[in-house]
Amino acid sequence: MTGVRVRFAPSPTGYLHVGGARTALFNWLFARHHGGTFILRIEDTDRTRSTEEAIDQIVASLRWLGLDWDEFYRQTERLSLHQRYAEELLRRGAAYEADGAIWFRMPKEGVTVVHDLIAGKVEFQNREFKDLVILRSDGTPTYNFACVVDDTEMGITHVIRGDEHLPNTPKQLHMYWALGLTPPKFAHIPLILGPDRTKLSKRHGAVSVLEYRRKGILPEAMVNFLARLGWSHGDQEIFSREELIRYFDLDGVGQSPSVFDEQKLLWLNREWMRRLPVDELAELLKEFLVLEGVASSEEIEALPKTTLYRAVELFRDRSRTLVELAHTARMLFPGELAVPAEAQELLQPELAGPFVAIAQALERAGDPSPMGLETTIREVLAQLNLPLKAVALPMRVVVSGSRVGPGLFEVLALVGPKLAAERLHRAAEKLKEMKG
RNA sequence: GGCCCCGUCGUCUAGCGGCCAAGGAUUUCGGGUUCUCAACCCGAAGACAGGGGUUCAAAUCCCCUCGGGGCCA
Repeated sequence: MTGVRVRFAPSPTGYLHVGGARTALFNWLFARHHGGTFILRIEDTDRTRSTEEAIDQIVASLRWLGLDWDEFYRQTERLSLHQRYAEELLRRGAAYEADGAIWFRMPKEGVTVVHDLIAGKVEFQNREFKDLVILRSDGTPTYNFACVVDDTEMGITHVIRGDEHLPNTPKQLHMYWALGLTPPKFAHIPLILGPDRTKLSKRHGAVSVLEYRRKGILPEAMVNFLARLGWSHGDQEIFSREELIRYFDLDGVGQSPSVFDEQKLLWLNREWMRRLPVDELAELLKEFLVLEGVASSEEIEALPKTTLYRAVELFRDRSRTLVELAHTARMLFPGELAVPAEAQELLQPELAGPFVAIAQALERAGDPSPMGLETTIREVLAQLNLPLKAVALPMRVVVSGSRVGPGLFEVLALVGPKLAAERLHRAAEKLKEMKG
């Protein structure tokens, strides 16, 4: 255990967005890497805009990402502290009362130097500063002051936060000095931008962490992606949580802002879908089957575990999100499958006969394995004097509802000969109607 | 408007004075791949914002310009 103590300090005025999530992640990784303490501090002094729902959302988001905290605080529970520090500043002559508020005296000449762990040495001209309110007339502290008091009280050693707070830093430094305190070290991380290179916000589309969970992104992928946004470790792209903890440090953090690229997130997500243990992915798939309205809980329970696992193995390479995975799994459940428009042309009337023949063979099939079904079907095709190619794609469309997917016999085995035969019969009937 | 930050392929980035006629990843486009797709393999395209310095040598250091962003008004 080293002395490192860091905190993530969101205001509960809305959902946790990806920028905040990355700040939280960097703090968490820094703490875990150095064997330090990660603190979650809810900055809820703005009572009109803070809500309990927002706190729940933030907590749920951090839990989903697997960022656990060692200590938890709410700023509103600490108001007396802020008042005590304000009085101390008053007594030291560093603050004064005016208009019912308490003001902090900022220097008006010279320069203030911030030694930032990421930005380097940053100088501010003191003549730019004005005195600032630290305690409003209603007794509530303002942001910069509350921050200094809480960070002091919590023994924060490193303040890792977004770049937008860099201009606040000289103000906070002067408060530390006026209080006779040694300030923590500061590390300002560059912002995450939208595709238009402005600060990422709601108008860029999905920005809430929980929205990505809903879209079928895995937490492993989100953490990996967020970590690589502004931080790097040589040429490595895929990082497990353990690797991130091992390798993460502030010297790997860049100085320039980065654009949130959903394409890369999706790529990483598929990479993680391939890496996750099958049973874990299967559990998640069940959840999304229900969420997406693909199947009911009863239907899912009725499915043999081996089928579900096999489906996960076969489909996960072909899906970028859990949502896609769930929709692909549609074929496993009873019921009709819509034929996609781009596959309509494949279904020609003359296929009706072969479909019936194959369906009948499937009903009698003794060996339901992919290889067994292949033997069965090749026999039928030989009798009909048809090459596999003539029926493969149309069959796939009828049985799976898509012209793309795993090998035909894998699909048949997965769907099962009985359900596959049903679908073929129904398709054959429709084709006969077309003919007539 | 003032102050501050940033500027390598479309995007994420490696690079921290010579190993760079700039590497990886993603994206896009070709090719290979017993029915398709995916995966995989091979290949193509694609960047040091511009200009001055410093140096034997600069993507790397300094200055200016331009561009982008953030904060405060």
